[in-house]
Amino acid sequence: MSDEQTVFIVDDDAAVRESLALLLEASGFTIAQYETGNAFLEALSADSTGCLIIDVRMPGLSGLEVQKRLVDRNATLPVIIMTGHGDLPMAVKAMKAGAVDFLEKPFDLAGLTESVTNALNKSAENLLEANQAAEIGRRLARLTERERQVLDELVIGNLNKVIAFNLSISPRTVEIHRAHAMEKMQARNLAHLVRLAITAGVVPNISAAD
Amino acid sequence: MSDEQTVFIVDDDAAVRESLALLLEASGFTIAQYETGNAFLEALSADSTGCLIIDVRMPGLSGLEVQKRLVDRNATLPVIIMTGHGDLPMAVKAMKAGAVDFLEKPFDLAGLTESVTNALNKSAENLLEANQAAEIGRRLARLTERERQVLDELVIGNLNKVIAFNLSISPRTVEIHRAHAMEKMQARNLAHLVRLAITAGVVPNISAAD
DNA sequence: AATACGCTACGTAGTTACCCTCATTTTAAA
DNA sequence: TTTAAAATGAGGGTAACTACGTAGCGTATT
Repeated sequence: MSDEQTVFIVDDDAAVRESLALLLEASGFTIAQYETGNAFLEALSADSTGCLIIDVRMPGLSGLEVQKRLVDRNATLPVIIMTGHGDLPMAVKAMKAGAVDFLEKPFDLAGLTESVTNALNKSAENLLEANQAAEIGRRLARLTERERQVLDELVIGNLNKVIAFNLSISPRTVEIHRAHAMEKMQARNLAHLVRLAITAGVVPNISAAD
Repeated sequence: MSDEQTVFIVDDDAAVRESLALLLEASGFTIAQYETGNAFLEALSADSTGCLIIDVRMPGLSGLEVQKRLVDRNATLPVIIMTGHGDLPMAVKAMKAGAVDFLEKPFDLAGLTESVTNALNKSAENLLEANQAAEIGRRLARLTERERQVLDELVIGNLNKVIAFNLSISPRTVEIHRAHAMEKMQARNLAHLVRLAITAGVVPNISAAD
């Protein structure tokens, strides 16, 4: 996992790619260019970080379709959509689908670098959160069935003996699973465990409910 | 706090307002019309629910400005922006500012009712969450200084004696504040308390950190 | 001025809950 | 058959909850 962020440029028009690349490289960004959405998607690895600048209208996959593929793939790469002529419905669609910004050709340098900088910042944030969630997910995955059941009951706040009753096992056994779960989750205490569980989405956190 | 959702329509053009209102009323929506952003903002009460359909270009406050006022006011009303002629930069700006949708005049009925329905659903969700958060906030507000300090330490997972040391009071006193905090927060147990605290934003929930 | 109330603070004592060590049995997978 | 997970028990120590009392301090009410 490198810290290096790349600006991925996808456009079927080589002239557009080149001029974009030149502008951005001059501003110190690292660039990768692709002619088609497919070429980009194939080249993209799971640990790529940065942002994507992509044309909406292209032969093959459209920008919107590529964006959709990224979402399906669980990639958190921020997407900047390019469009030649103000195409409002498409812009709205792209924004709803999570595009972080929109560029109208021809673009001005100031707006471009600002957009890219914002996107890269967002990418860095995403990466942090994703890493956190992934790490907690890995720990969760190491729990056995029973340990996981006990964890679920713990974050609800059930006592050992209640958990024992619910799972039809002895309180002693619950203690053991509990200790194992705490160890595997690397939770320092119950409060910490609950926070980890919420971050991992194990429980819906909203709960004033009586 | 009524369950009734209202579609607020703001446009300086009476003809547009009327036709929109007719269309939407025919579909069973409750409508309120305003000629200017200011008139709408003044009429809007804190417990109004529904959505706002507003023109971008108007004398006085623009749609974007009204949107901004809503955000400043902490109103969670979903905003649908209307525009006469595909104005891309404005659309992007509005979406970034949190508009849920975009309508191009002239609008077709199908798209319109769908947009409004989505916006109203979102409004209902927002309301639920806002109510939850507000309720927890009210409980938090009833805590005394000390109780709040103890709560902060509790959600970190500190033991009573550690809390006692940190606050330079006796463990016995911590116990008392702890009990009061639990009672005022209506927390059934420590796990519940931690979840309430996270929902209220007392602690950053992300925390695999060692 | 007197009284009441709430917040803070502390102690003792009994009870429950939790955690750990030592030790054993069953079961299912490798 | 070896190994890992699961299950359980006895016993002891620590932490937490509850109940009952004491006490100073500031504010509001009478």
